[in-house]
Amino acid sequence: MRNGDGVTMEEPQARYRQLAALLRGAIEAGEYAPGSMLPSEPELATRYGVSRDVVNRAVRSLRSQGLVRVIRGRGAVVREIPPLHRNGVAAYQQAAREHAGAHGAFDSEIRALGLEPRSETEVSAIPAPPAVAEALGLAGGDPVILRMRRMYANGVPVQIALSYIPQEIAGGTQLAEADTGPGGLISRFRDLGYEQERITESVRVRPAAADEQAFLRLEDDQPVIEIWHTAWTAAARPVELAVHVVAASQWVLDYEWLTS
Amino acid sequence: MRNGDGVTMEEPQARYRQLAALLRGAIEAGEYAPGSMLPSEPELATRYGVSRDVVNRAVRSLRSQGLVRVIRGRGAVVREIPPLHRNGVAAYQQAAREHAGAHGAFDSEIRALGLEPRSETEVSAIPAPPAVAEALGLAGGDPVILRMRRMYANGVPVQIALSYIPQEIAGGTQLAEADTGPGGLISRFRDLGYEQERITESVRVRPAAADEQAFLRLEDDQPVIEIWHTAWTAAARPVELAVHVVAASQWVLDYEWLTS
DNA sequence: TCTTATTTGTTCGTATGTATT
DNA sequence: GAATACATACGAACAAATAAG
Repeated sequence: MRNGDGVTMEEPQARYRQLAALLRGAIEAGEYAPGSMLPSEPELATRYGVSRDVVNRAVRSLRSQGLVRVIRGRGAVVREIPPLHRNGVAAYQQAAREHAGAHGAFDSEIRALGLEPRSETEVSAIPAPPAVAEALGLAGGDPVILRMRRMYANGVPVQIALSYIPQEIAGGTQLAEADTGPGGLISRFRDLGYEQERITESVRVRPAAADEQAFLRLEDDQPVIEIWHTAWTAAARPVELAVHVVAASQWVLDYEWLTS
Repeated sequence: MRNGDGVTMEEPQARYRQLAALLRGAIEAGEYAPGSMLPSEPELATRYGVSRDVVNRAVRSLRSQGLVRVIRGRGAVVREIPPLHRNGVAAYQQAAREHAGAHGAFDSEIRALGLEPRSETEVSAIPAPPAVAEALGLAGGDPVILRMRRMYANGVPVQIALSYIPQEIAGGTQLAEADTGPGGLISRFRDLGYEQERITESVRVRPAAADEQAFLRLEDDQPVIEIWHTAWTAAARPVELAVHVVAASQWVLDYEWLTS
């Protein structure tokens, strides 16, 4: 560091780090309320006696952590972050599915948080990508039904889910329709004799792809959580692979099980 | 951008982004093998006709994604990333626990990946922090036994776990000893009449704290996964809270359950 | 142990591009 | 169109860690 002062503290850390910590603390302490804006970069620069570059870096850190959202010609808005919950077990239980008015797990979860769910579904038939084929025990290129869902809470995009079902199972059935009817997909599987008995999920955190970043309105370097959800029949046959993608900073995944 | 050229592609993106994508691709394609080093920043700068600042930013992005690890006066090393798996269910099953030689879930999981596990445990008694008290159904400040474990795979730090047990249960028992004996903690709970019957876990991704960043050797802005693991008795009493923290980029969490 | 070259970390100043108001 | 605000880029400098001698 060339200069002797900077921000306030002594300096075991780089200035932009100190500033980031300072702003983070202020946000968490409520000094900058959710929805409000941070002072502009030039403003912060003069206020703390640092260059705009330092401020920009500090803000960049807050962005990647999901604390603020930046709009080009406007400024940095403090995020309103009511953490979204996803229940990895009850989400697929009878009660949640057929609850009055609920059209599936996502709906009931979002409603439980006092938010208004909405989702768009597109169905198509494609050759199975390698990873999908492997998960479903198919040969690469075998036909699968792809159900793409984009989900929103209070109009804000919060989740993408790609569901793959072997064409052999879904073809010509309601599984290949946009509207899956009462009880959702799981009930349809049961009707067709493919009752889902066992579920496996793999959770990982990775960088967001460009399209995910755009849809989920993610800041640069904000990671996503990717969940590979596979449903198996009693005969140990995988009948559905659903890949869920959500912003890592705003979701909490809940699991529960008995130790048998 | 002031300059007309830069990197190679046209330019729908900022240069440091293009460069980051380019390097990321090269790494994933194996052009820079795990354990090898990237060219130096000045080298990359001249090679791609950009300033060092651009290179530095690009590398910074790779770091936060866990692709490379940077050592100050040396350079950027490509990470060896054998993804570590954590099985949220079997991890607490009889078989895994009492498997020959295994001293707990972590041991058997790491061994299953062909790595050598090691861990250090420190036990202490403290007043329960608010969040812990709430999770365990205690009053704030009630005494709890804290078991802090630092875990390594092939000597590399990979996980921190803080386990909290009500003093009332653990006090004076082997639960408050560093060595919990055959079968680990769970077996001891059973011996004491607090058999763990139900498990709940909450998973979230958050920025790493300073100490976590140091211990887990995380790069700046690399997030961690925090798992709150609560064990309940048949009487629905919470008897243990374990908080696990791992690098988000190198772990995969596996779950499995029956749809009952 | 001290010195020097190398490499990354960080900051400043300046300039230009782009989006919003 | 003008003003404001963020995004990037370049160049220059110095600090700090590492490696080689």
